[in-house]
Amino acid sequence: MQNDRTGESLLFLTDEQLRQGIEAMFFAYRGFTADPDRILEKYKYGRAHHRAMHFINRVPGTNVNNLLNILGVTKQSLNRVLRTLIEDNLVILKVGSKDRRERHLYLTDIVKSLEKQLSTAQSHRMREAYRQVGPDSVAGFKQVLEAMMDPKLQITYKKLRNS
Amino acid sequence: MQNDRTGESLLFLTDEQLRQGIEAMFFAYRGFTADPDRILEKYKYGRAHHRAMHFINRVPGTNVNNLLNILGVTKQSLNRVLRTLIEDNLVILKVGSKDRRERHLYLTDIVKSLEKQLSTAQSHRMREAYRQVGPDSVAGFKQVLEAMMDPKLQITYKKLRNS
DNA sequence: TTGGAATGTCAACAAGACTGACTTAAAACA
DNA sequence: TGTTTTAAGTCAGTCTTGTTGACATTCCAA
Repeated sequence: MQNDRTGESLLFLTDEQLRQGIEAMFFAYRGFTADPDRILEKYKYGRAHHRAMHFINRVPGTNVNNLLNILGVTKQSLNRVLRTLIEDNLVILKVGSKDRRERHLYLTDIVKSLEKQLSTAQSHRMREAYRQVGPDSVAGFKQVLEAMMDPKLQITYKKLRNS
Repeated sequence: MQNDRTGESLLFLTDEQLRQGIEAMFFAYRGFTADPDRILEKYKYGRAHHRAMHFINRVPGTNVNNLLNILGVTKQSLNRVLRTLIEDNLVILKVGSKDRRERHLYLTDIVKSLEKQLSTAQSHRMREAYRQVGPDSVAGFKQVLEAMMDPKLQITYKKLRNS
C-alpha cells in the first residue's frame, strides 16, 4: 500500500497531510498575532506598527528601503505607519553620514518598553509551544517554515538570523 | 555553560530561538498566501473568499455559525463575502431540514475548479517544503503550530482533522 | 404564545494595503 | 558640468477586510 523510497515512508506527503498543514498555518497564525493585537488596541496602534517596531528594534539604523524589503509593503503604506511613530516620538530618523539621501531608523527609549511588552507577549506563547513539544519538533518547525518562504525572503531571514 | 534538565538541552528556549520562530512565522505566512493571492487577483476575489471556499469545501453543508467560528470574523464580514459568492453562483444555501432557521452551505460545481486551483497552488508550496525537510520535521512543524493555537481553535482544528 | 436563537441586512467607519503622479535632495555617471 | 538615477516623502484616490450598532425575519422550544 504505502510507497517507499530509500526505505522512507512518503505518507507524510498525502493530500490529507498537506491540508492539515495548511489549516494548521491558518489557525496558528491567529494565535500568533492575538496577544500583541490585544496590547496594541490599548495604544491605538496596529499590527503594521508592531511589525515596523519589531524590525527597527532588530536592525537598529536600518534605512527605509531595507525595511520596505523586509516588510514587503509599499513605501506609501510604510510611510503612514512611520509618520505616526515619529510624531509620537517612538522612532527617530537620522540622516545617513555616507549617503545623505538615506534615513536611518532607530527606536527611542520611550518605545522600548512597549516593544518589550509586545515581544514578551508573543514570545510567551511561542515559548510555551516550544516547551510542550521539545527541541526536535522546534527544529522541524523552523525547517518547514524556512522552506515555505519565497527565496528572497529566505535570504532576508537568514541574514537577520546571523546578525 | 548550558543549562540542562533531565539531560536535555534548553538552548532551544533562548530569546534568540524564540525571535527566530517569530520571524519565521512572519516570513513563511507571506509565502503561504502568495500563490493563492496571485490567482485570486484574476478572479477579483480576495483572501476572505478563499478562506470561505476552503472551509465550505472541507465541511460541506456547514451552517453559517459554524463557519463563523472557524473563520473568526463577524457575521457582517462573512456575509459580505458569502453574498458575492452566492450572487456569482459559487455557493448555494440550503435551508436546514431539521432546523429551518439554519442555512447550510455548499460549493457549486462551477467553483470547484477554482477551489482546486487555489488549493493546488497552496499545496504545491507546502509539498515542496515537506519534501525538502522530511517526515520528522513535518511532524515537529505541526506540533508547534498546534501548540500555538488558542485552545478553542485547537479543538476546531482537531475536529476538522478527524472528519 | 412568547422569548430567544439563528440568520440576514443596512449604515458607518477604520486599518492597512494598493496604484499613480509628483517633489526634493543627493549621489552617480558620462 | 550637466544629466540621470536613487532614496525618500507626499498627495490623492481606491479596495479589501475587518469592526460596531441597530434592526428585521424566521421559527424552535419552553
